[in-house]
Amino acid sequence: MSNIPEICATTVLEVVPLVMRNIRREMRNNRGSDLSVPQFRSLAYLSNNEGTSLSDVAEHIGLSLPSASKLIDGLVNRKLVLRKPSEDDRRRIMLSLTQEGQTTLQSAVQATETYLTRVLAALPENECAEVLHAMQILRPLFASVAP
Amino acid sequence: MSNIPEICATTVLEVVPLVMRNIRREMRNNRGSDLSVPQFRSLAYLSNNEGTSLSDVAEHIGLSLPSASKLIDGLVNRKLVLRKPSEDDRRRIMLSLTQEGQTTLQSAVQATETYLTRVLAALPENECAEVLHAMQILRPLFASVAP
DNA sequence: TCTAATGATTAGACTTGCGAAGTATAGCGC
DNA sequence: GCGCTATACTTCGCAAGTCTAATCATTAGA
Repeated sequence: MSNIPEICATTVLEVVPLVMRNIRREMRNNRGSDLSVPQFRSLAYLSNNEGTSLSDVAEHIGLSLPSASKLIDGLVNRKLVLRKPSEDDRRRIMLSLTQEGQTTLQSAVQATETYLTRVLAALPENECAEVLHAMQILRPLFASVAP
Repeated sequence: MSNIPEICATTVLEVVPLVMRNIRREMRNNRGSDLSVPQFRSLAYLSNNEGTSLSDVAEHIGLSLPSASKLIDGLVNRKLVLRKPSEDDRRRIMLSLTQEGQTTLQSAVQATETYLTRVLAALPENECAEVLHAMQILRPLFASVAP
């Protein structure tokens, strides 16, 4: 097992909220696609999983069922997402993006790309790659940790 | 400037909230030092900047003055932080950790170290180092971006 | 001294999360 | 077929955390 330096905890607890905060602001300030981070994640997930159920979304983005329901409420009210009762099991609802949902998602992705590109541009190429690689490493690591 | 791959935005927007969420839960579940992330950050900052002012803390952890005031309220009520009006300018307050604040911070740092060590233990040593290095890279990058 | 600026707090609203309880549908044992 | 349990989702009420606007106390400057 690796020897984690003492500085680790405080660094992580400083950097992660910092990045989170900047991302949040960036998504909020985005004209035409003002989204919260969970809203963005819902749209992104739905775009790859057309017709999935609410509980599926909730589990994927790590929210309780009530929270996810309210979250989707907001997106439906903004006409970004369509709720449709499933035909073979009418307890289920099938969620999908509207046309406007698609374009809003596109716009948000684009804006975030632009933002990250701008920020990461300050790095030499190898460090930039290292950061992105670290993200790839972290994803399964933290996704799999038990609640 | 580096060429940021298209996958970047969605990855970052998935990984960062994920890590954030896990950290938050870890700090909350910590018996004896149940702290929110901003609470932790305040304590950590105060431990290195004894006697600093409220506005200083607010700026450092990226909160509005009222939010920071309420945050410190909570810590004062729990007797982790001491509020003392400055003598040369009585509008200012000087903030400092109590003895209990010190030990609570210590305990929280320790618990987070343990948690991160446990999670990162799944990685080969070089990847672990890479992740930690990426954190170091990101800190100044996101700290300096204008609000 | 009066006024403007500064540091902090209070008040009120909003968002976003949760748990508990409620509703509607499905499935199963008899 | 009837009734019980399980499942999918919604509603309700609460708590935490954030902001803006208004306020208070103190200081600095004209």
